[in-house]
Amino acid sequence: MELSERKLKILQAIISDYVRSAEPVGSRTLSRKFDLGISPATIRNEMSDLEEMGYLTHPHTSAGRVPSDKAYRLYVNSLMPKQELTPQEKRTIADRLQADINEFDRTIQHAAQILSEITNLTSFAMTPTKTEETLKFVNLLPVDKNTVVLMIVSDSGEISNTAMRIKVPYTEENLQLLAKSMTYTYRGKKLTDVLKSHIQKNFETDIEAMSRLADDILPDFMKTLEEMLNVQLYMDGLTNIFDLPEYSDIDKARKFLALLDKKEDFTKKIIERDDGMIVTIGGENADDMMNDCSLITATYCVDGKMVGKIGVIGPTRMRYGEITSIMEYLTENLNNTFKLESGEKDSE
Amino acid sequence: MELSERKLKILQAIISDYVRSAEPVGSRTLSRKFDLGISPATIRNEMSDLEEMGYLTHPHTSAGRVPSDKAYRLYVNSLMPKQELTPQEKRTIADRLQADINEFDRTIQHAAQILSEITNLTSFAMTPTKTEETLKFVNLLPVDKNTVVLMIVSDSGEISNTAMRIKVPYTEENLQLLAKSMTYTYRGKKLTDVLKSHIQKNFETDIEAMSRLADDILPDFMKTLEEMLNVQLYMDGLTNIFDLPEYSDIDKARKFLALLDKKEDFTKKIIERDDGMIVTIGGENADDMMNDCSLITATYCVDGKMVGKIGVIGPTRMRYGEITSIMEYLTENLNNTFKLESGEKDSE
DNA sequence: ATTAGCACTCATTTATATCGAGTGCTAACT
DNA sequence: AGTTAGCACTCGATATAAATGAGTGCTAAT
Repeated sequence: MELSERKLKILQAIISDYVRSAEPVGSRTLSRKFDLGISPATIRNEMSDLEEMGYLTHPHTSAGRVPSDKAYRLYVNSLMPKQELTPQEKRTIADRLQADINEFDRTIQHAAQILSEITNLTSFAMTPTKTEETLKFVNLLPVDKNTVVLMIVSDSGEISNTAMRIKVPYTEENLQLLAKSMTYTYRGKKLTDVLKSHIQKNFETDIEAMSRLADDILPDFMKTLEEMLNVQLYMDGLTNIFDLPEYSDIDKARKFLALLDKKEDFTKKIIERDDGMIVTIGGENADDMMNDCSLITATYCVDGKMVGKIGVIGPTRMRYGEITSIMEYLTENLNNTFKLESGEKDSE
Repeated sequence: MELSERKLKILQAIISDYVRSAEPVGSRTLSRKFDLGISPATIRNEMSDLEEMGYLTHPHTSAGRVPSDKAYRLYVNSLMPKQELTPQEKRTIADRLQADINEFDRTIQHAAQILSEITNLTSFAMTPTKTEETLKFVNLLPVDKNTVVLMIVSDSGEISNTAMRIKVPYTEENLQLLAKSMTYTYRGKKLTDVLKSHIQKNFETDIEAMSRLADDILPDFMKTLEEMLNVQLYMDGLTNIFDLPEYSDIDKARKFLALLDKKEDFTKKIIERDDGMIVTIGGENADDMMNDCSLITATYCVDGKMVGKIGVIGPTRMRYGEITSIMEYLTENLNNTFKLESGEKDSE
């Protein structure tokens, strides 16, 4: 069977109404609310066809129709109108992101906040994955007799450090030498590779004292690297779902929140997703737990490189057009913010 | 009216039963389950007295009795038995805290995790408040032509840093001089005071170039300080409340989660609480939102100084004895962990 | 091809009856 | 005096039944 123009129109109307009301929509209501120029009976026939084609489902015999995942997919792929943001939304985004220039994590966190506020859904934002980053230099700074600060800087300017207890006595000179030596060995290597190589001090160690110092420092070095590679996932609007009728069943709400409660697992799932604006609808999600959720993620860039993800999660019934538009605008803004930050800071 | 021995016994029995079952407890049930040696009728009389005295309430005429806040208060103050942890619990705590020595935030986060797992309640843990910390030194490290790393170290070894864009050209020498100068000015001062003093460069600036450098750096310096002073609040077991009958009403659950969703506000409330093990029950909480919650917080120490808080929040009906014991043990362990960390790391 | 008409379905709502755990009171018993 | 058995009464919870109404599918007329 073909998807006639009229069928498409009806389907779009159903989706539009259902997304708004969360109630199965019947032929009568449809003909009343939308000016389709055909009678409920005709609509019923078309609906019946659409159901057969898999675009609609029927909660039970005497209920209206509900769009299926397939319908939403069609909608997202071809029916969905591109929605312009309201000036107010634009302002909100721009203003609030501007506020915390130079505080990376904070900015990301706020992005999630904004997103959940505008969409009324649950949102999340991930700090950049640093798998592509390379080591720029290592520094070791004396603090006191048995404390040293280890500092690792990556090519993107990401810094991480730890204060370490040092067991062996050290001289400032040795420290500097060791730092230089480590920098020399690892400079330009990917952080992940350095970490993976599980190094047993494969940098020059001609001096005995330095060798012992290196032994002392290595575990902390690895740990610091590891920490540096960690991504943070910020969530916001967790309680927004309580406003959605699909989660008025407490058990549904619990399951939803449980899904997000296991942050590590969730983070992993987000990381694995492709770059760019990705929409996965209901059953399209591999995870069973998400089979009646839709997940939209987008990628933002720092200095032009694709790195972090931001997204929303909610019921399959969501305002795809609006949300993707918002996310597009938001990521654009993030990209700019993160370009500005390292670029023309003088404009301030 | 006096609280006779018998009344106490009955009250304790009621609390014990109610805490377990969440069902109003009646005289009949009580006499069956507890060997009080008196008939239901007598119990009824005593209950009636206890109600008059404010220790019990009555959801409705034909329901059993429920302990009031006052009853729990009495229980916590004098009736509550000290509960020994199971060896398994002890092992869990010790093991899981041991795992991440040297990763402060991680440890705190895990402490919250453990706490929620053992208590089946919602838990939280706050990183140390650094209001008492003093500045130890400031360092400025050249990265490239227009990037400099600013690093602030506090007396406790806490480090914070930012990579900054520098507008004016600088020499390594100037940087070092400036860092020394800043260190000299602020060393030993409390971080908060340095931040509050809202300094307009009140350290020596005889050299013109350095002065401009300082202007460039100060905003970031303040921001970094601010960031350093921030406390993090980690939460865990948010969804645990769904297992509690008091939150089977979706609206209650929503309110509870909304309370915790406003993290900043909640953090503020926690910070304000006194040190040590503090239990506030229902109406004792100033915040209306918490009027049917109990909140237990405890303080942990780093190097012997009271600094961070950890706690649980749940319905007033909670196993106070068990939970406070767990928290005592947990904070003890934290204290040790954080002493070890900077002390006898050689034992590894 | 479209539509009006009609019987049928079924979740939801409203009304009603029943149940049972619990109380409070009184009178009898130690 | 304090304790207990007995009993009427209360009231939320549960179960059952009837009424409602939005919606469907089918048929026959347009």
